[in-house]
Amino acid sequence: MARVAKYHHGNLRAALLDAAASEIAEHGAGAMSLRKVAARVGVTHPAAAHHFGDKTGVLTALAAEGYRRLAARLREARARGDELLESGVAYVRFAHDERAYFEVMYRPELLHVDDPELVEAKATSSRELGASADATVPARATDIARGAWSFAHGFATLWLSGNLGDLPLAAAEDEFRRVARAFTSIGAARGA
Amino acid sequence: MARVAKYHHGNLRAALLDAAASEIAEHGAGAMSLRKVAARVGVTHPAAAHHFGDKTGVLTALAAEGYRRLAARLREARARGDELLESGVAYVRFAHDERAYFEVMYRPELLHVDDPELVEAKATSSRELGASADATVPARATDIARGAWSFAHGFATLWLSGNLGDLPLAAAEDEFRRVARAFTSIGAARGA
DNA sequence: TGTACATCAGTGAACGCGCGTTCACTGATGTAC
DNA sequence: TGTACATCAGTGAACGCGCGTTCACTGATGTAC
Repeated sequence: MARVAKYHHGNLRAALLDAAASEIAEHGAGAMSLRKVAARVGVTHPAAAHHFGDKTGVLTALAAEGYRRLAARLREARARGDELLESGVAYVRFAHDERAYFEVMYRPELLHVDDPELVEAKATSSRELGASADATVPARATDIARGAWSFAHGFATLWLSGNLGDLPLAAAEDEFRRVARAFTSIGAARGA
Repeated sequence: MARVAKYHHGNLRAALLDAAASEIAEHGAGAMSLRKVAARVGVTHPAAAHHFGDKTGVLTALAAEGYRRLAARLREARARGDELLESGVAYVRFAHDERAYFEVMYRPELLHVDDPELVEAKATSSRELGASADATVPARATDIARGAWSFAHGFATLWLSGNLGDLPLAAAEDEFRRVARAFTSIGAARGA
């Protein structure tokens, strides 16, 4: 175990992504710069450009990783045998826990939107959500998947931007379950 | 009608807000600068700072105006006698038509969140949405209002960020109605 | 109708700063022989 | 086990740029008398 600084970092790419995520979580996506991210890792800033091509490349890699992590969470929820409602909760929890990733995933103006890694990661998480909807309401799975996505995405965004009041995670989850149950029962309540 | 450039603009504040909205609609909130906005109006950039205090002040005024315009649309939909579903459509249409306002309203890190004008405008639009929910399902109006807001907000955000495919406005509205009907009937479909 | 004056909207120049990108380079690594 | 060499990760210095803010100022307006 060398105590001296190594010229070759060994795992710089991953370390830079972690640093970028921390920077964004703390100060927002607008405040992220190659220089700050590189400084966090203890490396010169052109090293970051070397690994990702340019600044947009860093954010694109971050978004792709975000879609992969989201897909994993949805997959786990489904493997657990959870209902669609719990996939929504998993979505909200993801937005909270991995806030920096979440913030970047839906901001195409910050990304190389045609990046193949990004496109594939996006498709994967879409597929996971579709599968969850299919398990709940097979007949209209496509519409239900879009509905669930819209609902969970909107709730997460409004919550994290402070528009639902200052709820801690556990309270937000309860709120989500209650509001979701009420909202998905409008049709029944009105006899439609 | 004077053809010469006037020293006093007469309506500079409103003109600057319009210019800022155009700039954001065309290039995103991150690309907006006092200098570009002032140049659009044909004025020096400290003039903008003079009117709004600082750059954040411009964005805050924009967000407040956004909440007011949204409230007006929801009010109109309710006055028309529309159901809650159509308030959702109005929300999606607002996000599309007034994209720059919409983009800035849910980004607290860009705003003076304690600005009284902003806080009041926000409360007003919240009240309008509550009233629409109350007209549809009085018993659980609070939960329904949050649900409808989450749903419409998520749908609008996903649509505008390209995550629902490349739908023009009319198609997006149809899609919204169909998905909303399916999603709000899950409870009924499963006999819950 | 005319003059003095207070107000304040907008100017113009200057400031210092952090940024992404470029480029010639150097140090470390691993492979061929 | 040793040497030569290709590869490429990361350095360091320099670049030009657009930015928000500051500040002393000037020009236009409207009101008091």
